[in-house]
Amino acid sequence: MPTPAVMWFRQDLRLADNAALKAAAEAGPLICVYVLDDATAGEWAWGGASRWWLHNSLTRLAEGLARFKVPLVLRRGPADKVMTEILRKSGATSLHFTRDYAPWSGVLEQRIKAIATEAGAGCHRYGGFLLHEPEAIRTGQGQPYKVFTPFSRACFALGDPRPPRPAPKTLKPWDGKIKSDRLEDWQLLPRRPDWSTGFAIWTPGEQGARQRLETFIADALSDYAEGRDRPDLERTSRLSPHLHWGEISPVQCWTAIRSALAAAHGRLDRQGEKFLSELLWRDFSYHLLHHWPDLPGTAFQEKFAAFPWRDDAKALRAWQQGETGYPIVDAGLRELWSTGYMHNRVRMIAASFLIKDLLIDWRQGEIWFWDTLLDADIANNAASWQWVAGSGADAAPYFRIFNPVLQGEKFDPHGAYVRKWCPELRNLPNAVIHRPWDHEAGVKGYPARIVDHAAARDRALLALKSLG
DNA sequence: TGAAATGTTGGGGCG
DNA sequence: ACGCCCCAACATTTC
Repeated sequence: MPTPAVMWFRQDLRLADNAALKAAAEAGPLICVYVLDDATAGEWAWGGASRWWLHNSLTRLAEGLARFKVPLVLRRGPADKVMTEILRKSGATSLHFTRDYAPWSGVLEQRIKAIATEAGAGCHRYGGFLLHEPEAIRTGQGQPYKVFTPFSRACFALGDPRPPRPAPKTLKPWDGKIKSDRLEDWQLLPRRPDWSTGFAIWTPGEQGARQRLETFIADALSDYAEGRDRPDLERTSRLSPHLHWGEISPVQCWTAIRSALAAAHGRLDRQGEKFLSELLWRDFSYHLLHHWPDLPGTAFQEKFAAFPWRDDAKALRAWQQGETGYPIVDAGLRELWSTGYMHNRVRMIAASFLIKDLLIDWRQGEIWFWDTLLDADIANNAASWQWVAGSGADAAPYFRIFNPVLQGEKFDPHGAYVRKWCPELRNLPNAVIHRPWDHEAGVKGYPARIVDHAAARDRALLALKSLG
């Protein structure tokens, strides 16, 4: 009886194009493990929405493995402790996993390697979560990039990544026994109240991810560069949660877009390149996080440490609940609460409003998104909030302040998005849908503005001036 | 992946 | 025909 190989699933909950799984399967009969490790993640333990997704994705993964009679072992606790026990009890001679880039992961992965070595098992770490490893992309001076445009140029210059690997045709289970938790006992799904009913629009899992990619390519890619900014249309890929959990790899996405472009020529090129560069934004966030692990909690630009943030629990609450009185902002936060998602353009508007109109610390928004977004992702979340705040490496200048009325009129021109999420405004004429306070007859049931944007803008610029 | 303020230009109404 | 004014449209600067 050959000794088993351990496949430690992490944010790579897929069978296809999974280098770690492929190697583990070739190394011996498989033990597949997922570890829910809240302790190591600390304050960045998975938020509520993420847990819902994780529950469903693990269910799908277990089904996929069950076709090969391979069980998915579920364990809760610090990953190093769990691995120590599993290696000892199984006598496995190799451990395989896909690396991740959370600030605590470097240390954790080192510790796991030491544990494996001590247990007499080989420890093998693979990429695949990103298109390019954060160490692999360097400026001419050998430094990490701080600005997206040259970063993406450097990535494009490397050409297309190697083609994705197909899913394994067979997997051989280990015939020993390892005890597993029951997924239900993890209580990842909300109950009393169940706020996840609006999540039914999503299909977690590898199949759902592949379907989403195909639908996106068929329906939205040809108009992506402009369509992606329209929250009233379904023109974004909505792949972010699938990518976050590794149900699909960025290489699979890149390759599929490339073949669609090759098949279509012409007009698609600019549109497709735009999507590829969005995939590179994801790489760029991880590049920043890897080289500046303080990114989630500390302003990249030091002078922002002295920024006079306001402590305003009432305003924060109004923002979270979508009760600010600004339709496009409220629609976004209500979409988030209901569906676990917010359109990217609206994320920028909503974030700008929290930071600049309310002068609330971007970390408050970061925490709220971490809990409520199905695609909550430590690198993208931190990098994007800092980008909007103007405190980031490659940030929008602080004085770039979104006007929620103009943004609404520009990107939701018929008010369809706002009407969907703020039904109180349903009967307003288009002319005032993004500025209901100008409606002569008034609006029943919709909150008054909690701040005046023009005054708030002046206040924000003044606050910036105080930084010097 | 801004918006507002300020500057410039040119067409048309009008005396 | 001409100069003057108004102002929309566009460009540039500033925050």
